[in-house]
Amino acid sequence: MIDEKTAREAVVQAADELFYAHGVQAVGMDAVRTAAGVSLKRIYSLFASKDELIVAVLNHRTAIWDTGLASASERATSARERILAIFDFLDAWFREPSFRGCAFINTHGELGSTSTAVADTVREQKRAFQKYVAQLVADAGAPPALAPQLAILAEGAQTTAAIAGTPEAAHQARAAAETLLDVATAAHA
Amino acid sequence: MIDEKTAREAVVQAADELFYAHGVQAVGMDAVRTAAGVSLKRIYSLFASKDELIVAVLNHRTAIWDTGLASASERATSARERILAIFDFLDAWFREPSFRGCAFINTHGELGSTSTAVADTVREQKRAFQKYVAQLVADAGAPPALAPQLAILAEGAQTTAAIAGTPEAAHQARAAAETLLDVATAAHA
DNA sequence: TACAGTAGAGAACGAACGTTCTCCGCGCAA
DNA sequence: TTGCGCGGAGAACGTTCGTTCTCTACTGTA
Repeated sequence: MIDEKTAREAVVQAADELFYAHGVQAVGMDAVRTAAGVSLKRIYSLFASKDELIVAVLNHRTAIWDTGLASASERATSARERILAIFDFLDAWFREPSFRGCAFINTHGELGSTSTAVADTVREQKRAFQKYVAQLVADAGAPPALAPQLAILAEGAQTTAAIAGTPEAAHQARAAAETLLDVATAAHA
Repeated sequence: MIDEKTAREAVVQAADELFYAHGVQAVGMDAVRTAAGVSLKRIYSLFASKDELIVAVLNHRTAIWDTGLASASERATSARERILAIFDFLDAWFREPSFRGCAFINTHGELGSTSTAVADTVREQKRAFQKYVAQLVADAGAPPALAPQLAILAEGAQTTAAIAGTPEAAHQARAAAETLLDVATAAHA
């Protein structure tokens, strides 16, 4: 038998792909079982319920998002570049054929009013992103009020790209971010 | 018996409130029946399926959105003011206790990958909003590239406010919109 | 009054879901 | 080898849902 950690990862990975592609409620536990190659009994020994699996999947997504963001800003040499790297990261993501919007936004829309655990996890992820942006804004020497504006641009780009099915929202948001950065740093200098 | 138009409106109205509050899939047709006071038989004579009802509800939301936007910009005397009125409209909306995000975004996240009818309706609504903004931007004498930036701000404010559960995203987005407008009209002048 | 047509209330049906249970086979201690 | 415990496969269970069907009551007409 495969060890607990490996089984857990296989289940979360399979559930993540299925939930993201089809929506959480559209995917049954049987489909997760088949895709993960882990028996239902085992799944329910690892997660008490589907709700718990959903939260585990969201946490997994958070880790992927964080590492993606970190690696996207690796080449950046300034805080300003690291901020704009967020939108380049979004652009690359939007171009992936599997892109279907932000999993957190989608899951919140689907279950946010039914499961407080889901709502809390999503809110925490967005809060962490806002904090990340706020730190970059501070590093760039811009006033703190700029941070939520940039975060809103990133959020809006994600939903716009998801619904339109096209990636151009990324560079549109990037251009807006550049303008806001220019004004904020010029005024603050 | 009440006439067809009244029955239709009662069903759509009741379904709209329930779908928006709890999510589409979480609401059964029985609940719609009870809330609307229209028998299941009648509902299914008005709408061939739940999917068709969902689309009717989305179209109903579109009408509400359009009139809300129109009345919000009534007092505005310039294109710039009409643009900013969008964000004042969002602010008022976010403060309503029943606010739970944009119904189109929520429904798209829930059913966009399962129902092409839903995906198409949502895409069309967003396209119409982009067109509305584009017209205002043209009226303001700003370059066309500003329009999608403003639309992205509006979208981002809606998801941010929905997830955070607080209304401040509206004025943050409004401030960003003002900055972008200032820059765009100054450069274009 | 008798009758035809229609609509409402909700029971019924078949499918699908989350979750649990049963059965079977395998690995290991003595 | 014999027994035992554990895990895999998936059947089974109870519920819920979308949709249809049945039964009853009522309306309007002669």
